[in-house]
This record gives sequence, structure tokens and C-alpha cells, in this order.
Amino acid sequence: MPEWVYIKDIAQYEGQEVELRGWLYNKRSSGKLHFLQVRDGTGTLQCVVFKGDVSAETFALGQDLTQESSVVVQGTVRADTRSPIGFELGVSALHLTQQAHAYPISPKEHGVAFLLDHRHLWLRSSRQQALLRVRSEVIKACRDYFDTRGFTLLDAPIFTPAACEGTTTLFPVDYFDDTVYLTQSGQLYMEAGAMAFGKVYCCGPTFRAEKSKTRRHLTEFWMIEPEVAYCDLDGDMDLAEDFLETVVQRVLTNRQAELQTLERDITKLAQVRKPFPRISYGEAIERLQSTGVDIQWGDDFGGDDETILSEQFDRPVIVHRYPIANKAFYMKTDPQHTTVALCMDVLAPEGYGEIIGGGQREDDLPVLQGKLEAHDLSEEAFSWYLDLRRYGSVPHAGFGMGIERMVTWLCGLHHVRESIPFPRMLERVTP
RNA sequence: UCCUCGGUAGCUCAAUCGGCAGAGCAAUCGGCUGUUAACCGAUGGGUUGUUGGUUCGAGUCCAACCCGAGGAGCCA
Repeated sequence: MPEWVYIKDIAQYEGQEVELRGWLYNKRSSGKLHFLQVRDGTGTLQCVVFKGDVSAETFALGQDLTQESSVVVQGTVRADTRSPIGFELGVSALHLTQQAHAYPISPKEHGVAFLLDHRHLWLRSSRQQALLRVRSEVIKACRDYFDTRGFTLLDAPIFTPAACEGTTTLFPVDYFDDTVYLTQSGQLYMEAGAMAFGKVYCCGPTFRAEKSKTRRHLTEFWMIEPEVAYCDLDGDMDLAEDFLETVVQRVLTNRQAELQTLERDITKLAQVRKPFPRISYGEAIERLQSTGVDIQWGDDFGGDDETILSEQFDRPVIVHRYPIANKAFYMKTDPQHTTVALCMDVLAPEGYGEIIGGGQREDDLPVLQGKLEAHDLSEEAFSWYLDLRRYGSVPHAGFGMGIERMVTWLCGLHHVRESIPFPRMLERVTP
């Protein structure tokens, strides 16, 4: 019996008889020859069935194979300059595992809605595999970054008792006879963790019931959120900068083939080296005004504004000290300028927008109690959170990075929907 | 929630002024020893999103609704 091998390793088996187990990606026939493009999850290899080399049954099977039929193929690996990967398989035997029904996704063009309806099958296409492998690498790189720098992974809960923002953006869930909400962020729990472990992070799904219908929004998305005790805003920006550079460069190194499949211009990613430019919100407003944008101090940035700002730099830009008025209750006010918060966003280049948001947290008990009240939030619901300020409160800071926005940027995608295996959006929760 | 555009074969689309429902791909059958989204020939495939209206006649015009796409707003 020939050895079962994966296509990614095929170069090691030149001249040897091997077995592949996979699916028929495409087929071309020519009388006494069948060219079977077989994929096995690690790559695609052309398997050549020549009538003179195989039994009549095997040749007939090759003729009848439908797209995505599952097959076990045996044959000899041979070098061929006509192959995109330098090798092909001279088939000696074919075994059908299952004859696929008429496959809905043909090699021709399809619309977005159709492909999303068939997302469970669309995952088999080479492009989707490339970008989801980039996603896998991004998550691994993020976790390795923190794991090797003294951070403890602390998983945040998904059921949460209360809102840290308005309840309109929360998904309520019936919890026995009570209502709980799907988490919007693990941050508050990471603050508890930072007071216990010093440096912690979480990585998991978060949920926003926003009726956003843009290329940057999902209702279910993944965030990685570090939180560090005895860290201020500057330290937080240092961490975000070093983290982002490390993750981007690692993906660039380890996923070159995938980025090439996606036809990504990687010179733009190679430029992601620290230090990143840091500008205050006030400077950002001035920069926008000087390019003719009608925006006033206090306004939020629109998608176009973020694009204009990011295009002024060749690498990610950190915007810090936004007006405190529209910011979350836990943000610490800048003691130097009480109208702004000690917070920051990292905007990705090329118009990909905010990929990191974070900052220093309010660590003073009476001030935090005042902010809760100002935001019309009940102190009772946050009593555990206030405990963190009662028992050994320290300055601390952290941030959250959206995995999908990161992948979308790295892969040069137009829309976040392809950056997650099964996207959940307004009006779409299947498959 | 608002604005714009769209919904015709399994898929991507066409159908002139309101006058016979079309093509490519896919499928099925046949041909070809080197194909690279192979090619060549043939065949089958339709409640034109739903409901109602105008008309001799509606894919086409009108109304409501459903669904989708793009954008805006919203967005720790």
C-alpha cells in the first residue's frame, strides 16, 4: 500500500508511489487523458489519468467524477514544469469515496449573496482557504505575543449580567427566568484579572446588536484584549505598537503564499514598523480641517475621515485623547486637559479604519462612581467592578483589537464578511 | 432607520417603444494524448421575488409587500 501523503509535502516524494485523499476541485478531459485537479485541504495537485496506464474501470471512474466528489488517488509523483507547483501525479488507481451531487459553486463567477448562502461550501475555494489561514495565523501570532511576554490567558464570560453601554446594542438571552446579555467586550473582566495577575489577555467572540450595515461591521466578531496593571496611556500605546508590528511581520513571514494567492500588495505591510505616528484628537481635527473637511472639535470621525487621516501616513497611526463626552464611563480623564480622555485608537493604513481601541481606565473610586451616575448606570450592577477600586486600585490600561478588521486589512479585502468562517451580520445568520 | 440600485434557467446576465423567454457557464450525452476557468458538437432546463392593478396584450407600466447589494447613520 502506498503511503498517504499531503499535497503540501508532495515535493518530498518525487518518483515515489503515494496515496492522496481529497476532493475533485476541477476536471479536464481529452479522450484518453483525464486531468483531475485534486485538493486535499493542504493544496491542489493535478492528477493525470492516462487510459493506457489504468484499468478500464478506473478510466471510466475518472470520466464520471463530478466536482467535489471525494476520491482516494494512488500514483507516482513526477516533476513537471507545466505544473504551478512543479509536480503532478501519474495515476495508477482511483477509489471513489462518494460521488458528489451537482455542485452549486462552479468555477465561474457568483454573486455575494449566493456565495454567502453557500458559505459552508464556499470555504473549499482556494481564495477562502488562503484568507482563513491568514486569520488562523493572526490569532496564533496574537496569542504567542502575549504568552511569551508574561501575560496570562484569562477567558472572559460570554453571558454577562449587565450592559457597559446602552442596552440597545446588546443581545438579550433568556437565562432561566432572568435576562442576561451576550458580551460586548471582555474588558471589565480583564481589569479584574490584571489586579490578580498583573498582565492578562482574553481572546474570544463578542456581540453587538448594532444595526450597522457597512463593510466594517459584524454582529458577532472576535477580539483580543490585553489589560496591564501599573500601565498608563503611553505604556498602552507602546504595547499596541509593538504588538501590531510583531503580529503583522509574523503573518508576512509565515503566510506569504496565502497573501500571494490573495494578490495582496505586501510592500504596504512590510512598512508596518514602529514607531507609529501618534497624534492627538485635536491634531487630527486640525489635519482634517486643513484638507477641507467640515468637522468641528467634538465631532466623531466618519469612515471617510478615518481614511483621509490614515492616508497621510505610510503605517498605522495612533490617535489619542478623544473628547471625554462621548466616551465610555470607565475611561480616565486626562488630568492635564479635563475635556479629553486618556484613550487611543489605532487606525490601519489604506483606509481600513480602526483596528485597535483602548486606553487608561479610571482607577479612582469616587471619580468612577461619579462617571457611572453621569452615564445613568446603576452602581449596584457594577459593584463588583467598583471593588477593583476599593481593594488595591492601581493605574491600568489595555486595549481591544478586532480580529476580523485586522484580517481584512492584512488580506486587502473589501468587506469583513470573508474574514470570519461563518459571518453573522444584520439580516444574515445562516449557514 | 434613511437614500440609491436590483430580483428573469442551478449560476452570471440579456430581452429595443408594452408584442414569440435568450446567451455563456453548470448539468446530461458524444468527440479529442497535455489540458491549465481546456476546447468542439448535441440535449434537457422558466409560475420572470409575492400580491393586486392598468391594458387586446405585462419580464417591461402602477401600488403595496418580501428579499438582496451599495452607501449613510449608528458603532466599548
